[in-house]
Amino acid sequence: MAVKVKIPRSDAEEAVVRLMRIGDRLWRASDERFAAFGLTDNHYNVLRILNGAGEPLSQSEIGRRLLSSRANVTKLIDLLEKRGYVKRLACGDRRKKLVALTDAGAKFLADSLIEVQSFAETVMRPLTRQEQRKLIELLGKIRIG
Amino acid sequence: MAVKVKIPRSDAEEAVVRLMRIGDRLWRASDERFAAFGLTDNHYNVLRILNGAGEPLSQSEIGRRLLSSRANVTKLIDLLEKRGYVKRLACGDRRKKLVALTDAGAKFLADSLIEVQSFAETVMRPLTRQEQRKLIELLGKIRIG
DNA sequence: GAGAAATTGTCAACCGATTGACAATTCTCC
DNA sequence: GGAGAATTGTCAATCGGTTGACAATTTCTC
Repeated sequence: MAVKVKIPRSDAEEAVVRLMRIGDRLWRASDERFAAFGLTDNHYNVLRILNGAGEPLSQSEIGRRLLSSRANVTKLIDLLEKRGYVKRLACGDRRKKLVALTDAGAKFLADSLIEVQSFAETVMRPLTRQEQRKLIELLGKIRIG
Repeated sequence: MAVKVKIPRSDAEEAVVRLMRIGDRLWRASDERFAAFGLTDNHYNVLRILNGAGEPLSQSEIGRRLLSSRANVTKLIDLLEKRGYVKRLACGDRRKKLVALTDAGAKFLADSLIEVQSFAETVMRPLTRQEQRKLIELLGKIRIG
């Protein structure tokens, strides 16, 4: 065994490590839940983005909001369209295809809403509401890109 | 466009969404930095785990601490061994292969230490030290599995 | 002790996502 | 207007990781 390297861990590093670990676990847990529907967390997020926007969005725009590549958005939309949750619309700019939420997509979103929220509630139960707000405030100050 | 679904976002959900987004960005940024060495963030984490343990660990044990599958650990160690950062040792239990940090691995760890810490410092700069400690405390209360 | 159950490392197959190339289309600016 | 740059969606290739099966070994249980 080599000589052990002395690594003093600063508060900043400790916080970053914890953020990465918790984020990783949340993604895994979330994906696990959506696997029951044959979907990914990101499929759900696409529906959520479309619903939040309140209007059809181009695939590129979805990719930007999702922090995902255009190529990946193509595949995400392919599946969502096959499920009938979404449809591609032609528009003025013939390069673009606007993606619109369908009634079935909105229904799926509404149906899964309770489960998604109960997951968040469970995760955050160890924190008081005040602590949750403090956490949101602190996370809001962090900028990475 | 379908009727928009009204989605009230609770504090808990807002916190979970932010944790996932920030965690995702941190992993991406971290991987980007290690790509310069032809490594993954997880390769680095293996070295870090071995250094922290202060003794050789079996691949299964590394997998447990890394939250990663045994199959993946095999591949991570394959590369680290080829780089000379790590070596596999026989031990009493002939199923196991103990993985030990080499001098080269310890040197790499020491060399990359400053860069890794400066990354964390940069990310956490918007927070005061007190806020950083508060964040660590709050994150410490969250349990997912 | 012997047979069953569990553990360990590895491999092939697969999965979600990214990169880079491509054609189609639109924008820019002279 | 028209030439070159930029944008958009798609596809093939690749990458990091997981799952499931496997043989070798060890541990448990009777």
